[in-house]
Amino acid sequence: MPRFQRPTGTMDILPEDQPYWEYVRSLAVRLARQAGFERIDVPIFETTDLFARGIGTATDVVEKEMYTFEDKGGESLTLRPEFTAGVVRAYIEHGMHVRPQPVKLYSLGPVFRYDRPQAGRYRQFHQFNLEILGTQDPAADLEVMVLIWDLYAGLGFRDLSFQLNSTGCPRCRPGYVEVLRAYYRQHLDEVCDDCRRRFQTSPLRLLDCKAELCQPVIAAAPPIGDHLCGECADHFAELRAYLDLLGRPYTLNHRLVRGLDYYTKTVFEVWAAGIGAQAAVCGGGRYDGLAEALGGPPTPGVGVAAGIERIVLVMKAQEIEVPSLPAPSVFLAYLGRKGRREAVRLADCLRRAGVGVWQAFDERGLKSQMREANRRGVRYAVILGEDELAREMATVRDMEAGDQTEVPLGELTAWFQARTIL
RNA sequence: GUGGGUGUGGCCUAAUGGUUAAGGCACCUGGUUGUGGCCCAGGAGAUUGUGGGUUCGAAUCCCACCACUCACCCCA
Repeated sequence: MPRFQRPTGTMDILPEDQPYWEYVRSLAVRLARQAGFERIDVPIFETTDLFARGIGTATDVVEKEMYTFEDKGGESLTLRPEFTAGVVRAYIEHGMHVRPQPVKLYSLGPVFRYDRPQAGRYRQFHQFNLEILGTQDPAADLEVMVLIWDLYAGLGFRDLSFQLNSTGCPRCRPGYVEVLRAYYRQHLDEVCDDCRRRFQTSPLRLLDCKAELCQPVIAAAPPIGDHLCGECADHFAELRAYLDLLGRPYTLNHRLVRGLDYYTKTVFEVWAAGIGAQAAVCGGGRYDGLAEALGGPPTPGVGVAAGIERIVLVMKAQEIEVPSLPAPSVFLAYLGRKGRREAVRLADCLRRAGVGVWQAFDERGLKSQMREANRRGVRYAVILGEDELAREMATVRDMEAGDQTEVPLGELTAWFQARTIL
């Protein structure tokens, strides 16, 4: 038999890691709900064309990172590489434009990108996603930014940096791209090979290059902020005024660009230190043209996606404590056939009454069962032996105090209900 | 897609070309009738990532592949 392994770039989230995940998910959901976001679950796979049109055919995500396959009916499907396209598709498909606007939706789940794994990067990873559809108010941009920021703050993150930029709209961006290209044309011999390629394929990303060589050229490049149209400039100014109003710190980063075509106006990322080269714990922005590009009514939108794996990495790097998950506080040990029958009956009875129970299995010595009770970390061990059962009693041992007492079988449920939560 | 590092029981590690691959953690069983943590004894658990090659002899040297890992690219 071959020995199976998980596919490259995937991971098993083992029981010992679940407290981190549960903590992140529950806080994220609580914050979303309290800001009026409602949950939406969209399919894990969609028609391939949805992503191609939504994200952009020339993007890396679509060009080389999608898990695309043909189903038995010959249809081309793709495992979602992100949430936004699917959520906007659902908005259009279910006519959500007739609901009170804006529509605020959150999602949580796995997404897939065929990429080379490294620290903080996986082929299957999980995102917490927020979208506000149906308003172009900069206050909506603010709301997703603040919510995600509060998520990190609530988790106890330190040393975050909030990067903000505006990449304009279809009216002003092309003009800026021409200015940028004109500038770079003069400096092509001073930049790296990658940048000479970017000059052709994705000029905005020239600003994002990390090569030492290119830094002086980037520093002197014309910033997009000087080339925004009136509407984009106003929007950006208003958003920044709101951030200042709330006293939310951010770094204006005119080099911040996004790899997905649908973004307009606002773009932002939050960076964390200490988790490797993949420092962005979330990315988001405005996408006013997306709904229309997907065949729906013109609908402005703004959203953010946070990578949960990276959040967990930060929590571990910063040694953030998380509460352990609830577990039974009672262990049922037994001796002999009668004891075993009584344990089976009692486990059922206690659990129905809301008392969490570990039940011993198999025929083992009491010592071994007590050892197990200790390792399970329970507060109480119940011993069902011949002696007690003959008198309709059970021995209840307090594992912390180290003392024990006898309790009538009929009173056990009430006894534990009075003392234990789970 | 490109480059670097690493692969020895579930986990951590030893064995520097020479018997049957050693130890710790964890796991299981005992240490006088039915009692956990500490201690003691014992047990189970490995075709040394896979396949080739060199050699009388390979965990160890060489090649290929695979996986993991870090970085580029890109992104969460």
